Amino acid sequence: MAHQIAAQKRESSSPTVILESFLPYRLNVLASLTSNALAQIYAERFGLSIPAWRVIATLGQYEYRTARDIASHGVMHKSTVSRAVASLEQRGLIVRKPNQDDRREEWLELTEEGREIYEALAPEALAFEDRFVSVLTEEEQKVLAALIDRLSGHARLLGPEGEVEG
Amino acid sequence: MAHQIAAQKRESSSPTVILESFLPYRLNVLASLTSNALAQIYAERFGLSIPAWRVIATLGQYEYRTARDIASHGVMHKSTVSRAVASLEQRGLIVRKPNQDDRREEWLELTEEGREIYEALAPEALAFEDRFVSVLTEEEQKVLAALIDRLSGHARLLGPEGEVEG
DNA sequence: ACAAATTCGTTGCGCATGCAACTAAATAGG
DNA sequence: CCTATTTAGTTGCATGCGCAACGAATTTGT
Repeated sequence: MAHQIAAQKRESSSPTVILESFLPYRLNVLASLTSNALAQIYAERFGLSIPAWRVIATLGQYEYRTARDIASHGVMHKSTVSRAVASLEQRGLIVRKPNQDDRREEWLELTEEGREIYEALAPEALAFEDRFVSVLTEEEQKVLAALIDRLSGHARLLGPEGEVEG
Repeated sequence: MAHQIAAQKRESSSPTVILESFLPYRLNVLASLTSNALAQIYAERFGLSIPAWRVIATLGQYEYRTARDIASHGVMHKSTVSRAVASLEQRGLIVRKPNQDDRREEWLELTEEGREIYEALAPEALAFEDRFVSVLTEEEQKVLAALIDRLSGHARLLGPEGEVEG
């Protein structure tokens, strides 16, 4: 490392955002780190994008769900989900089943092949999570989960009005 | 709400990723929520993108830093930072100062105008953070910060080899 | 001292993303 | 009923992004 500059604080009177302790920044950095690492698994092995993986993961857990459910649950834009769904359908990994009670929406469901991919991916995702949280004790993991829960619930209320519901 | 489907668990033998407790997913959802909400502030008021805000925030805190420092610190791609820097320079919010000791890199610094924007933005960012963490007690905030610290440090090691250094 | 490898930063390119406008369907209000 | 509003999902468009290749400067190894 050629250079290594000391943390040069300012002498100003106006308030300073200390990035190292600024929560939105830190959360995004941590989320990026985990996303990037996890994305390697499902991108390199199955050519899945992040939205595509989320669709598959949701349907793997819930059997069927609508695009709207997936979008709001994962805080994704509906067009993002729409395109992921189209691509997964074309690859034969999911199918759409029109909802007769409300023909605007469609139930999404994994095909056999889609479920095979999910069942191959799920253990790897869980293993990754294990590695990832292995620096924390069981107790700390529970505490962290609870704190994230509280913050997420609160943040869904602060955000742009429309995009809520879980 | 027209429909509301019960959490329909599967009877399968293979492992299932429970998204509601899957940490990478939850972290990204929470990060998206905070990012989106915070982005409204600096996008609508000053036309800043997320990378641009990060450059300004870094230089607001550190006086000067290179593009590379900013990228690795915030886990951003170097091309993302390069373009944010170019745009901020064109808007007259930052200047580049060639480093005579290593003429590959350049020191970046806020202009007067850039600092004015920073000083307008910083209090709002801090106020947002306050609102955001107000569901947690002081003690819980400290615990959360410490847990994120540990995880981030650990995650930088798990990730793609190149992209580390803080 | 010199060739090979590494590093900082830029840029062309293809792709993904968000926005806004749109269609089709459902709901609300009078 | 019939119109106005809301909602699920799609798509054109412009912008932003990551990748990979590149130029210039520096470091390494011999």
